[in-house]
Amino acid sequence: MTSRPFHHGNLRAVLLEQAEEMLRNTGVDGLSLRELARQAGVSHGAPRSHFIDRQALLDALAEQGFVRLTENIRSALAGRGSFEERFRRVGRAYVDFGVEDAALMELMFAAKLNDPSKALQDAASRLFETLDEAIPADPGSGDPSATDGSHIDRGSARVRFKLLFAATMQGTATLITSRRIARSEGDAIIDDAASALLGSELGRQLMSRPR
Amino acid sequence: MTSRPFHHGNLRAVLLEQAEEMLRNTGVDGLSLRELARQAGVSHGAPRSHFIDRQALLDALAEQGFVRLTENIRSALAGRGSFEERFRRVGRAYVDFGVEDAALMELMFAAKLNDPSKALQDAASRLFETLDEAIPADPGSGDPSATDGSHIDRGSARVRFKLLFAATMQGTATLITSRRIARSEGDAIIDDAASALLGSELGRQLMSRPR
DNA sequence: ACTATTTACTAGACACTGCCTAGTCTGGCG
DNA sequence: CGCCAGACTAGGCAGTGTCTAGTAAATAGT
Repeated sequence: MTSRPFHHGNLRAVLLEQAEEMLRNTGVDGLSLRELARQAGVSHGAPRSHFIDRQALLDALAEQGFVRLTENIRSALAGRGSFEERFRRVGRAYVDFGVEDAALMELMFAAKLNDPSKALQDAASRLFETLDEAIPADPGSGDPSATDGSHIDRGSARVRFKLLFAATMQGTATLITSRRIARSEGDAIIDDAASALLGSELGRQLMSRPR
Repeated sequence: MTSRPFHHGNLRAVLLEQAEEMLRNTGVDGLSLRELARQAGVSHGAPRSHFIDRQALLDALAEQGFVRLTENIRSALAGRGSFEERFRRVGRAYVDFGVEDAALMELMFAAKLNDPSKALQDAASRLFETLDEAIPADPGSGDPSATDGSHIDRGSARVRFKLLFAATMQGTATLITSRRIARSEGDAIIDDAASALLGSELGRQLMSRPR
């Protein structure tokens, strides 16, 4: 639906693409619907056909961001290597994304998501599911495929490890973005986190099993 | 300077106070200089005498935020207890602050700080110095009082530990604020981080010393 | 095939914002 | 007392997001 061009072409896609660039250049505050319309050569009211709100545009951008981050992490996960190596690769992918697209990352994790659209929520959930897949299934729970989400084992080592990982990477990206630390220090944090988390009881609990 | 009342009273302080409340209620986007002036009963141009910019107001708020966060951490640090207990207390203080004043936290760690005022920069630095004090001095370095900042040992276990800690807490606060996880899960992350970091080589390196 | 409806888009308006500028009042100082 | 720097007022400007009524075009209905 709303897929093929007719009047202008596919305005929605063009707007999103331009918006992402504008976001990178000028930040969230500098992102103006009217300026976007001007660049696309349409009237200032045109974007309203595709995004009811400015916030709707931002939500769509955030959704795209989650999709791209998930892809990045998935490809960081693809290669071979020990769990620790993959830990570091995924961590770097996460932090890299957050640093290179700082404004987008801010959008994705903004407090605005009081009632996010289902699409956005799904995109975010998919990111966290992907992180789950990166972590060995919890040997403590009888069921190894604990990704089905029907019965979320909140206290499982797997979930706890994932959350700790996500928090650390998220925070690292924030510290770099806010110029509190340099990118190289961020890498050091990732390395330290890898050895600390994998060496912890939580980490060993996950590693100590056959497959 | 600009301390005592004359015309209106101390507008600057009133504006800051109201702004902090407005920040809590409506977020950064909802913070309007004109509305602030209205509430204070002054003309819409009045704030300009105290804040050249909207950004200047935001910077001042961020500065205040750093001061308050530092105080909170300091008092969390004050009580007795093992290093691990204090780790958890400080972590909770950090995360609590970031969750309760999410918009302010966002301001403090926004990417906007391209050329922050000296006052803001100092306030931020003081926070990180306070975190330093919470961590035992690095036994590896000959000088135990490594807080002077003149020769920042970038690779010291102390600094690395601090950064890893800060990143984790910062990220935890973000995940909670963005409704990705619940507050209780945040506490679990803090606990897991405490045991993981203190049990790591980095942590044991810091703990293995007399005093 | 002709109409009807939905949709994309235009154009104008409104309220609001931050910022600038010129003027006014006031408290403190030489 | 006269003067002056600083706090404050009032008006205006450009820009914004959102709403509305109207237009044109693509799709759907019969």
